[in-house]
Amino acid sequence: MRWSHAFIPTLRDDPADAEAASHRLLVRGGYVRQLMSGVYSLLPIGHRVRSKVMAIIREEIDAIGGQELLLPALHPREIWERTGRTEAMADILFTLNDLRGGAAVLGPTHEEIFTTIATELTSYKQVPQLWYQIQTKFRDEPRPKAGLLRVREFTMKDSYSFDIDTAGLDLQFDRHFAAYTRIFARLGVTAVPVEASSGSMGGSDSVEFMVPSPAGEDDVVHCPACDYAANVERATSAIPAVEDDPGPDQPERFPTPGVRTIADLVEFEGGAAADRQIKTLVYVLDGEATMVLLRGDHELQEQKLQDASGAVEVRPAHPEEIRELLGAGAGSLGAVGVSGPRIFADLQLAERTNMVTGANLDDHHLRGVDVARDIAVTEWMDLRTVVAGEGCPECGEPLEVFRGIEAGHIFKLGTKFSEALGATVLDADGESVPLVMGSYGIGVERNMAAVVEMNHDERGIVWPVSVAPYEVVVTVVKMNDDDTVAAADRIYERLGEAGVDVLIDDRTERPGVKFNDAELIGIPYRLTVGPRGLATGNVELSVRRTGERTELPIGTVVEEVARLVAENR
RNA sequence: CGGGCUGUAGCGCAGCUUGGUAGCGCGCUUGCUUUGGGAGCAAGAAGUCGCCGGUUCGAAUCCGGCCAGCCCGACCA
Repeated sequence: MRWSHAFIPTLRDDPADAEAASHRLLVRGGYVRQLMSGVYSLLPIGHRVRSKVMAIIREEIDAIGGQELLLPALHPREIWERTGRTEAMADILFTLNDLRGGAAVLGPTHEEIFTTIATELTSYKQVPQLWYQIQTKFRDEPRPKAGLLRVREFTMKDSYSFDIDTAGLDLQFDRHFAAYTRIFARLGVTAVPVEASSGSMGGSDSVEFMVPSPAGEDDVVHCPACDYAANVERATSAIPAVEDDPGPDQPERFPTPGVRTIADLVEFEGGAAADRQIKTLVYVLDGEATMVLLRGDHELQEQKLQDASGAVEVRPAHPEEIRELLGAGAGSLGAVGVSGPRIFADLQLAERTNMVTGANLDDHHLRGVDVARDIAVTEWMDLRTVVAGEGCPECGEPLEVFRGIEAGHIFKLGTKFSEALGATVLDADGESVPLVMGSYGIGVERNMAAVVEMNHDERGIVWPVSVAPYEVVVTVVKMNDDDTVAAADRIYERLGEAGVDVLIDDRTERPGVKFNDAELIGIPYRLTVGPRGLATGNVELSVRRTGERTELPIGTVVEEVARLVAENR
């Protein structure tokens, strides 16, 4: 490609509303332009990178036996109603009506549709199957952000496995784990596999691949000493037990005027340390008011509450709902003697005695509470949010927490979808059994952004050779010098013939502009061709990542660079 | 959905308080000079001032409504 005829609209100034490095650099480098909130156009070099990312993913999924197909983005709403996910995904589902009065949705994922295809499987002899597509997804995210990292229309590689039993599923899951590991390595990103919540997918088990980045949206708990890593939505930790006094025979009510928070009660004369308080929250789970109890110094992890309760809709209760339920305002709530609503308690409250909690009377608390004796706990659950420094649940060493981008997510689905949609086969005994499914997703544009997040410097993007829009740029220093232009043209032509993706910067710009643009858009190798080098029969090779420069003889430069590119693809 | 902020030329911004010719930098066009790290001089082109309504002799500016975008939170395969 000749830069003089290419559409690569680089910007000198950073776009005003881009915060994340990948957002800023992809816009400034002429890779993408925003059309509306969460919707981006990919310009020519952006499209080239996307194509290379997709090619890598395709190779790796093909290598584990995937068969590529292509399903529609437009779905009948009825299929989604059959699995209950018009409700479960209501907040992100684009819905529309067609002119015949039919109801449709734009697919946010494709379990329903792949499973519908899988109803044509009839015998255990036909499985295992592994099907995938690379296709557009639509999710009406409430808050798109950070350029390509969270958008409303995007490309996803989604694969689905169908097996006769869980042993088959486990095998397909492990193969995907390995394929994803290879994909991220080839993309030039570090992706940490972590235990994750399955969220609205349901299913038994899931692993997220998290790319460490401040632009990420998830907190990942990991242990530097062993391999333990988990999304904070699911992470557990080992923390020391609190030693309690037995306390009095029954709770004692005492006035606490003005005390509204855990911290207030710590300060209050006659109050208690935070780890000796019971924090009482009220949530509405699928319409049912539920009390949620934690140790005073612990934070609720809402995803754990949702997962443990199986609720679809989880929200904090409104102040008026709380008062109607318990007769007091937040700040004076407690579960002692409460018998109406369900009471979910965090495991860290088990066996605790002599605790302090609200009295369900404004400005009053109870002390001397024995959890087992005084509170009718409906169910014990792990509900607390792990924080850095707590002990690893596997080895006890202090845990660390980092921000990460969810670059891929693989699920063991089980039979949720096959049962709902009737995807069954006859087994060897002639029994009809639902197929055991897995689903495996990786976002194409999000991974483009993740690559940039992990591969940039103050000058711009530093693409790995594997996904660079062009592998080499030939920079013509002096366009009005015939010998320079001719030499650069020959190198450009011969690199192309050698199979290298090469761009020649033949614009009539000053050298500084060309160098800066080449570094901004992040081409891995630059060959600088100018009169100064040609005088000694050389051209200069610059390596974008290291800044290293070497003079190469013009006679061997093409084969040398072609070899360098091939080695690093 | 709650809070904060912003819409003025392709990009980045000023002007709005106090109503009266729509500006600056970069980029773009033409010419000359320049050319190994974002050149200089000169002459130009380009804007429904987000949209609708109101006040006024007159609105980018004041008032009302709406729309869009960004950030924080909530939310989120």
